[in-house]
Amino acid sequence: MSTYKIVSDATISPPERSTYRHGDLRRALLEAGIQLARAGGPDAVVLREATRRAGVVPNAAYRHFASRWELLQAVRSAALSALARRMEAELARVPRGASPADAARASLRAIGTAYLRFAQEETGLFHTAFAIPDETRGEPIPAKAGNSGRNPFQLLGDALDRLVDAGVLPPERRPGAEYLAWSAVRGLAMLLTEGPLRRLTSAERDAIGQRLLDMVEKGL
Amino acid sequence: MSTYKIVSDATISPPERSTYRHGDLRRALLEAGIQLARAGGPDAVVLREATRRAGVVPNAAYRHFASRWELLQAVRSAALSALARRMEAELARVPRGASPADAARASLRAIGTAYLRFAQEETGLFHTAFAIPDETRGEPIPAKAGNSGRNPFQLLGDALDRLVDAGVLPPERRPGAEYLAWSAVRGLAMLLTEGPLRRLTSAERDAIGQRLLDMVEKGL
DNA sequence: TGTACATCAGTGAACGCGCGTTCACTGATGTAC
DNA sequence: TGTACATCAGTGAACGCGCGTTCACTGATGTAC
Repeated sequence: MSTYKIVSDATISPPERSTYRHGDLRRALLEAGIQLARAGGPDAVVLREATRRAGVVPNAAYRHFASRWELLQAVRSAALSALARRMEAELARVPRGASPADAARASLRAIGTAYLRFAQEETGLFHTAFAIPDETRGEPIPAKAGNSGRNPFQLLGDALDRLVDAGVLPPERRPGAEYLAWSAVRGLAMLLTEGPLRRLTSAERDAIGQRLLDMVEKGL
Repeated sequence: MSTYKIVSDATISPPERSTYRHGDLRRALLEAGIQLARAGGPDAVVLREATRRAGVVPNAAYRHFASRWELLQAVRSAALSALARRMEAELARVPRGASPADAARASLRAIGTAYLRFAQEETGLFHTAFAIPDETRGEPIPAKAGNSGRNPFQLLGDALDRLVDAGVLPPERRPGAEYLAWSAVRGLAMLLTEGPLRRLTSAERDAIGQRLLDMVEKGL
């Protein structure tokens, strides 16, 4: 059930290794897991395949992860980090000279834009980050942060706070606003990646993304 | 990976049957498939389990469905129908005496409310309806309609058309508006069913749902 | 500087699981004469 | 009204698959003396 792009396996790093010890198997497994998630989403993060790519026997993984689930959580964490970093990069492009109100609005847009781009450019990682993999089995994992130390959801909250500080968003509308904004962008990401908007050109995608962000800005 | 409610299997209809012929196996398989989807989402629609519940040998299913995929599509179709019917029921409650503008607004709200309720009350069916199951293998299936003969997406379109007719929504904003509204409601449904809003009380859920619909109405 | 030994990363083999699907079949039905 | 036969729904047995995980092991490393 891989809904994502099929990637040729021909270029997969061969399991060449001369030493008995691998050296950095945990990292290798994690990286393999990330590649799998990138290409096929959470279901594609398969323990045995990760060990194959690391050039190691299947059960070797258990020296570094207690179960498949733990590997998946590590991958998920990495995906969230990657998204946070994209958001930070987009935030860094907000022009300095603007008024507080404009700057705040631009920040919110930057968050939304980064989110939508990430969903489209890294669809597999995106779905891995936000598909909840059987939560009953473990505590909620602290969402991994970007360079600023803030996770994607916190970055959104920060942007909304700036809107309030700049007088653009009435304070009484602030509580819970992240969920409204998040919903809009999350839903569009679904439509764009696995829904009816899948076949749009990238210009059309950008256009509808900006319209959606307009709606959020006006409607919040 | 069933993220949904676990349902006791004790009450499952036993495979009692005296005749060699089943009589209505196709229907029985479909119904079993719907129950499976209801309880566990699309991944839970497992051919062998459906035949078990129908009291029949696994390969008997192939007299009625060419593959698991076809059964899944049939289930998906039924799920879309169920949603359409909920929307129609909610639309029927829109007060008659209101002005065209108010009636149009209420129609859009009815659509959104029905969608969000369906997502929460029939989470498994909801996810089955909107998870695209490997589209590469078949043509898009015409989304099954409700009693009015219109599918959920068309019902949303109708509501938006009424907004335009009533002068509430400027005509130039009409094209593509269904995707914006759909996104918002789709995203919130994700947050409510498998995201951070999962643990909210039903009053809180309703409240945030209505806020989201406010945002859409204002922002469109 | 050299040796004994504990540590523990990776191996080898195997497990049980449940799945979708194929094959050649058997048995009840309903239609043609 | 009775019988022959075609149809085809459901059976029985088996397939290959890949998965996560467990067990007892072996071999390289690095530390203590």
